[in-house]
Amino acid sequence: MRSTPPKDPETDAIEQLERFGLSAYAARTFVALASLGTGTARDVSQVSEVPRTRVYDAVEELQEWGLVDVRQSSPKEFWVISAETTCRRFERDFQHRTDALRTALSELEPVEQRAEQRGVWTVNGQAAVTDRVLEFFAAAEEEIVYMTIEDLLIEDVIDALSEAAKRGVSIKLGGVSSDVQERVQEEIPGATMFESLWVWSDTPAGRLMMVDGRKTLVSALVNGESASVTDPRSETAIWGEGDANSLVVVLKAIFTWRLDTIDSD
Amino acid sequence: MRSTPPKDPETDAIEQLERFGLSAYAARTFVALASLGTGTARDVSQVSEVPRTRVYDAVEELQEWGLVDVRQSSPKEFWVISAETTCRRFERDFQHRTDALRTALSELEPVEQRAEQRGVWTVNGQAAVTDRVLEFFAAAEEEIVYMTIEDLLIEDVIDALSEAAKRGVSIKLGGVSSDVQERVQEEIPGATMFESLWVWSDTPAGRLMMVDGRKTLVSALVNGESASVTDPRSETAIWGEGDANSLVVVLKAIFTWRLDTIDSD
DNA sequence: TTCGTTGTCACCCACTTAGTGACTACATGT
DNA sequence: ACATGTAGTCACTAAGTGGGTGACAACGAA
Repeated sequence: MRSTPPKDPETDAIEQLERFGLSAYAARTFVALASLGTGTARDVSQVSEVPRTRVYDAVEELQEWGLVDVRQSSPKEFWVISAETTCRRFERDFQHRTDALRTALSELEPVEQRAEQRGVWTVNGQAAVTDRVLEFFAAAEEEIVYMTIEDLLIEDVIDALSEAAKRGVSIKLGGVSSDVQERVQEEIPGATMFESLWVWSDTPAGRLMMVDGRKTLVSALVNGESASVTDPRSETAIWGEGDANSLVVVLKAIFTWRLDTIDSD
Repeated sequence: MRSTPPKDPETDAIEQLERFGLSAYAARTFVALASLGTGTARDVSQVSEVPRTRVYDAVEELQEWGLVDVRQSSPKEFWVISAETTCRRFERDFQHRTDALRTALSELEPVEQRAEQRGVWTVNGQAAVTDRVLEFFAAAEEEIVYMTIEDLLIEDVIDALSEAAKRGVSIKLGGVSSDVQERVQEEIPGATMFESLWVWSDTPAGRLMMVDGRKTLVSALVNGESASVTDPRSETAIWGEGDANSLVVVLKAIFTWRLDTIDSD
């Protein structure tokens, strides 16, 4: 999904550690120690580009995370826990945090049910759009119509469709090339395929989705010129819900008409 | 382990979200929207104590996380994804990150094997100490001697001991009260128990550990006066590795002598 | 004693972010 | 059309954080 630029392992590890909340110095120090196994402030400083005088701060930070132990001698020596232990520690830590978040959110959720929506909501970024699509698929009860270019028919989407199909939701898929069609037919036997009713075949097209005839989503790839499909941020979608919703009305009309036409072909 | 003060759900949720990298405003905005389901900047501002004029920034931030969609109207309206979806999203995100970290760390690990350690390393904080203990247990090959007060003989430790026992490691446990002894006997049938050779029974004692006769750890609870066991930060340990290690030599002597004495009782 | 090393501090600068207010565009009712 | 309150944008301040650098005293080995 998100294309991780394959840099050297050090930079990569440092980046990840920073995202976990470590300071840049702490992250660099950790990686240096991870390669050294054990070392003094000067060792770390030379390997990691961290100013020697700040290694001590960094180590202190790492100590608070329980990732590094210190040997009280002169010069001080620093010791890191193993890579595997580090990862497990982060995993455990994070599990706690998500659990806490889940609890807290569910405890405050005494909300009035969402009312009928009249407007149109917008989503930016391919990841977010896919997320929304998956969420809607998961809530589908009767029918899913989904049309897209192949690049956006990724694993997750197929899985979600397959899940829905198992629940007895009727699936109608459009716009996929014949080779992908075969694969889809295997995974989702009940799916109906229809030819790209892509009137706008050349436009920087994204997706067209309708669920249960009352929830619709349209996306487009902006910057049609440059690296469009490459950049995951370039997709923008709008969606709407409810029988009276304007976007729903329009898309339902289009879909119904086209699908009827195709049916009678 | 870490005692989470049970505040109201909102504060709790906000705190967690901030730890995930959201700004305070974004976190508060999200929680407000989570209770409202949908709302305008003013709605959010009133519920969340976020200045109205900054709700827009906050929403933008949330949009980049894919947590909120915007309805382009006047007034703008904001929509949040469900609590469950939010949590799953964080979990997925985090899984990717730990995977990336694990890959990066393992790729750079061409390290010279840790040399024999001569010094003594120190660890602070109960969580970190337990972590170290578990790591050493996991690496044990022949024998584990572990002595502690009951409060520090928690689930994780017992599990790790049990794991080791299954690998054929001989377990010797000391200092546990009789009621806990029963439970341990059930979980780790092969374990040998010995009476608290706690010569220093009244001292703010922590743990005493020896693995394979060549890796030892001692911990103590500082601030013996005040809330000692309550505060997880109050434990400090030192450990050492290697046959020539001074701490190892001393502890090995003590343990061997005491255990021999007990054996011959 | 001397000199290089080690550890601690203090400082600066850039950047982020919480918090506030000015100002324009807009929508509504009269 | 006008007036008034609301909505959205932008600019600004203040505080805190974190990267980066240097001063300096304590230490250790020749």
